[in-house]
Formats: sequence, structure tokens, C-alpha cells
Amino acid sequence: MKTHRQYITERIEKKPAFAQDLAEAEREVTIAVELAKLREQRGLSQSQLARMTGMKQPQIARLESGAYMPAFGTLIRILEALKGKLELSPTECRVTCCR
Amino acid sequence: MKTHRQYITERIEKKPAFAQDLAEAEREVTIAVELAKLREQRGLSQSQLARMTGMKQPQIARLESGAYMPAFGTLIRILEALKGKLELSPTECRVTCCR
DNA sequence: GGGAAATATAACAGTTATGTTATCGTGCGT
DNA sequence: ACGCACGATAACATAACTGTTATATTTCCC
Repeated sequence: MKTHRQYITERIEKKPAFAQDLAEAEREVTIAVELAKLREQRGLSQSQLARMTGMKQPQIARLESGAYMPAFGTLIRILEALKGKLELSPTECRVTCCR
Repeated sequence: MKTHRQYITERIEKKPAFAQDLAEAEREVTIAVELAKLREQRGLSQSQLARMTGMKQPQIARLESGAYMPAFGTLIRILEALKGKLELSPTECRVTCCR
């Protein structure tokens, strides 16, 4: 399992523009990363999560890439599938297991 | 200051359809109510909050009515202005003061 | 009652996010 | 080499959400 920092580093290497996006919109990008991280923690592929949420793999990929922010309803669907809890405040954006 | 239950009751009286919406999409509607509640707790009018967030009053009213769910970026802006913290999970949707 | 403040709603144009199919690239195992 | 799984991306249509002005209605207070 990867640490958060490792995860970000890997994404930056894959796509340098990622770091810039990160600086500009910390929490918006974080939600993408946080969701991806939790999915991996749950040992699910994007396709598996897609099926669980009634979506398709490209949509999951798109959300995890940060291309678009998840709509509220979409967020709920994913949190349900992943049994996750989102804590969002002016200073943090975290998605944790709530089992 | 109103309790959560009082707040919901008032809204149901004003607009019977509200109860139906509430039953159908519990968490989606809750976010609208939760944000409105926190705003009032902070003693702000919709216009004041609008100014703080760079929006206009009708948009705040619209969000609080549950007509549309707030986009993620919008949610962040409002939480910042209200110094609020959102906790969202499969079983709860709560916005509290984080001061 | 009257005026001001607060809230609600409509309408319109623009932007963002979804949903989808198709396709491509990569990695891994046989 | 081939097949499969996984993830990334494009393109398209459409729904959802924003942003706004204008206006109506409600609430509050003197």
C-alpha cells in the first residue's frame, strides 16, 4: 500500500502538470487523489468500482484524474461503494474508511 | 437558534413537497438544509454570505432550497465563508462549526 | 400601516459534470 | 507473440450547476 506522499509523487512523475494543478486547487485535486487512494486500499480496480456504482470505468478514471470534480450525488455514490467518509473543511480534505 | 428538527418542520410547512424531496434524497437535501442552518447560526443573511463567497443572493437561495446540489468548488467556497466542516458518509451528512 | 431587509423565484446564457462508446498504451502471464 | 486486465483519453450529447438580472413575496420592525 502506498503512502499519500508516494501516491502524489507517482502522479507528478506521470504528468508534470499535475503538480501545478495541485498548487492551484489543493482541495479540489485532493478529492480526486483521496478517492483513488481509498479505492486502492479497498483493493478494487476502476472497473470494479464502476460496476459497484453503476458507472463505467472511463468516468472513474476521469474523476480520479481530477479532470472534473465529482458532483455531490456522484460523491455519495462513490463513498457508499467504498464505505468511505469525507471530511471537508477550509483546511482539510480527507477520505477515510468508515467500514 | 433553531434545532435541526424545528428547521425541517418549518420548511415542510412552507412547502409540502419538501417532505417528499427529503424522503427521496435524504443526503442531497440535507446538505442544503445543513448549509442554511450553519449560515443562520453564524447570524448571516443570504446576501451577506453571497458577498463573502463572491456569489449573489439568488444563488445562495437556490442552493438552500435544494434546487441543485452544490458543485464541489462551490461547497468549498461556502464552507470557507462559514468556517464549516462537512462530514459525509453513507450514513450521515453533517455540517458543523470548525471555527 | 409602511418601509426596509430578507428570501424566493423566473428566465436566460454559459460552464461544468455525467454518461457513454471506442480506442489506445502498458504490464503481466503463458 | 498473444490474451487479458488495467488505466487513460477522446469525442459526443445531454444534464446539471453557475452566474446573473429582475421581480415577487415574505418577514421584521417601528
